[in-house]
Amino acid sequence: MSRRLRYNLDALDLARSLLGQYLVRKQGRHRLSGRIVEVEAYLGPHDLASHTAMGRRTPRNESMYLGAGHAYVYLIYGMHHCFNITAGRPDTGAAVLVRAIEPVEGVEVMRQVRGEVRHRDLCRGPGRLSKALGISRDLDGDDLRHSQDLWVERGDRLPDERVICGPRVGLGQAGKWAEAPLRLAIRDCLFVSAPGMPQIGFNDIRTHEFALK
DNA sequence: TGTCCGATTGGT
DNA sequence: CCAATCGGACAG
Repeated sequence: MSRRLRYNLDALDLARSLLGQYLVRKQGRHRLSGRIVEVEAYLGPHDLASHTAMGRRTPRNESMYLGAGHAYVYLIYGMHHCFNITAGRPDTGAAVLVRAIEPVEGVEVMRQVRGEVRHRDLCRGPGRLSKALGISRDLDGDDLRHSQDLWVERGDRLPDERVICGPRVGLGQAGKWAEAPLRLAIRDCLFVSAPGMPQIGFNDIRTHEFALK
């Protein structure tokens, strides 16, 4: 079995290092997996776009406080699941939303669950990838470092030139937290979810970083 | 208990 | 562009 990932990083660094790694789901006999191509960092209580904004702590987001390497899965719009990986130390309230993967293993199973869609759309978007991999609330809080159901395996680390950044999706337009370039994706990747990804390099957002503390 | 809404998606 | 669909957050 491949080496597993180091999770104990702040959300932005974890987001960066997750790109190019492989999300693996074991479902009975089937092994489903995909290369992570798009993520979003949610930094913690000071990040007003985070579910943990202002230190909010509720039954839904409880697992965001578990500390690095846990699953945070929640239901959105009453019908889709979003899958996050927690970051940082326990009680940090930080996580990385996995927004898209490039299907690798178990594509037939994914197709069966997702219906007749283009290959590139199979896992393109947080709700779609959750459905394709059979991720729902019952995985919420699972420890990905030891789980037999869901984990991340190491792929090659992407060079910075392959990483682009932009504002996170679906947060409206008001405020610096909606604008902050905390969405990371692989440049020119067909499996990235929404269009409108600006061509801002990862190194360039380091200048923004001071404003996010 | 009542009201409002969303880190989305798929079909007009 | 808009409806689907419902658990959870929050006000009262």
